[in-house]
Amino acid sequence: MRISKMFFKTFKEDPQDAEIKSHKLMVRAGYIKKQTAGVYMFLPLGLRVLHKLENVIREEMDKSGACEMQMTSLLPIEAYASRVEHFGKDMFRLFDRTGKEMCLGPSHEEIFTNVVKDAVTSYKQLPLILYQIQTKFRDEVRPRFGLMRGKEFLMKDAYSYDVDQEGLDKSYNLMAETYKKIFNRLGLDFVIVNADNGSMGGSASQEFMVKSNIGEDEIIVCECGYAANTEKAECTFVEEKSNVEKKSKKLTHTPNLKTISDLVEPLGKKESDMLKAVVYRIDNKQTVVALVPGDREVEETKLIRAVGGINIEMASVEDIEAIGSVAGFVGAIDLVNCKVVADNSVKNMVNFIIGANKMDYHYEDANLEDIKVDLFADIKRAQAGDVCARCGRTLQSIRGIEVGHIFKQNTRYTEELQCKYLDEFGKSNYMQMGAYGIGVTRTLSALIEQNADDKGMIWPDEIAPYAVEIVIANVKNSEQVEMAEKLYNQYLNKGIEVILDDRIDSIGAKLKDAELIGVSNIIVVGKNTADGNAELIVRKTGEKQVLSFENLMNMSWK
RNA sequence: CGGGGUGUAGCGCAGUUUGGUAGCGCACAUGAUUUGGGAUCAUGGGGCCGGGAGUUCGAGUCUCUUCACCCCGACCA
Repeated sequence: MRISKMFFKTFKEDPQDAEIKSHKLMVRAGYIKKQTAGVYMFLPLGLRVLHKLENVIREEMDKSGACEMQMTSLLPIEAYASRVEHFGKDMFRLFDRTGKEMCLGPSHEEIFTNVVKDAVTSYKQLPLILYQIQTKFRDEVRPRFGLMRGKEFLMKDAYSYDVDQEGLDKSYNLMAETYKKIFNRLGLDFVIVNADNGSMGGSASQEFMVKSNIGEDEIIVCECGYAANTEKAECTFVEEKSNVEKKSKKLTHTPNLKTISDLVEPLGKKESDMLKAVVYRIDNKQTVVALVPGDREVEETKLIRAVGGINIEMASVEDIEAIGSVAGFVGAIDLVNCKVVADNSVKNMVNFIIGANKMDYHYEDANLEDIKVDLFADIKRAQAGDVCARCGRTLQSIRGIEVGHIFKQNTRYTEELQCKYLDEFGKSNYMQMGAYGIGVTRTLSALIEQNADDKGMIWPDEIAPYAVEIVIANVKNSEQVEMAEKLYNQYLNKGIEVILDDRIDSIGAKLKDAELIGVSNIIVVGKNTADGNAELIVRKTGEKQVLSFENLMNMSWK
């Protein structure tokens, strides 16, 4: 490819709407262009790199024995029968000309399962791992950071079908190993964390997190190897016998002091002396009051796991009134029509401050005996400094970009869709299913976040848009042009991925572009052409060396 | 959905306070001189100042309204 003939345009300045490195660089290098919020077009260089990334994933998936196919993006809404409500506004819904309701696929569990159901009837056809690399559509509440979180994005999703739990374990482990190979091959620094299953259902799940401080997820890690998403990270609980004498509660006037931090100064207490009460609505039918120490946060994912249900949201002012309380002064004394769930650590609290369920009043010196708790559970969010549940050391917190997620879903979908097989005794059973996703476009961003310098992108060799770029220092110098063309054609003939910068421009501008777009090697055909030499610059190291043309002609770039 | 911010040439920005014929840099076009790290000079093209409504003799600038985009939050009651 000659740059002079290519759709090629770079920018010196960062785009005004980009915040993070990968987003800025991809726009500056002419890889992508925004269509609208959360939706990006791929320009020639970006598409090239995307295809290469896809191929790495494809190769490893194929090696694992998984089988590639492709479902449709446009689907009838009934395909998601049981999850339409769950996806809610995240799903793009539309109507065809006859008024039939359709949607754009946000995930394909049901779709694959239906295909398998029709084709697979015997245990002899199992196990099976199927996958596709395909655009997903999710109407994200807040698309962000370029390709990091978009409304339209590329995903590799795979689904395994097994005869039993043991088979599922095997498939799951095979996919975990495959994912490790993929991310290692890409040279990414990542951790595997235990995660919440979220809405997907099932018994186990792990996330592949690329370490990055711009990551949207917080991960709790320990030296012992324990790593978990904060949504799931366990908090240890040790019951302590306090020798502080328990006082009896007293009503205190606290006008306009609605938050924990409001109360600290007037009452002369610490946040940890207060009992935080947060009111939630579960699936819009049950009201739950969550209690945690005042200096801690409620982890909603753990809460919903403790009480059951799917959808959790903050209660409205009216909901709070309905349980006999008032926003800002919620306590756990004398509540009606609700379930009170307290974090285990609340058991250790003595003489605490709690809302009085009455405008402008709190109780001081309240104790466990004063409140009615329906359930104690681990519902507070783990944080750095906590004690590791496994080894007792201090937990750390890091941030990560979720590039992969694997789930054991068991029969969550196969039962619903009646996806069964006949075993060797002629008995009908539900298949055991697993689901495995890699955010392809997000991985592209993650790669840049971890591999770039102030000049531009630096790719692993197999992802770089071109293995080698030949820069003609001065296109008016016929000797340089001649040598460069000769080298270029030689590489083309050898099947090397080469790009020729034959533009009428200064050497400086050309080198800046080459470095920005992240080609692996740059050959400058310039001054020393007369001596039969050219300069090679290795992008990754910045290392420069002068080589003879003869030498260069024989190179086989990978 | 709540809070904050920004919309002026392809890109990045000034101009808005105090209303008076729309500017700068980059990019682009032409010519000349350049050519080993984003060249120089000259000339030139390109704007419904996000859209609509209003105030005014006059609006990029003031008022109202709407749309788009970005950030924070979605939660500690």
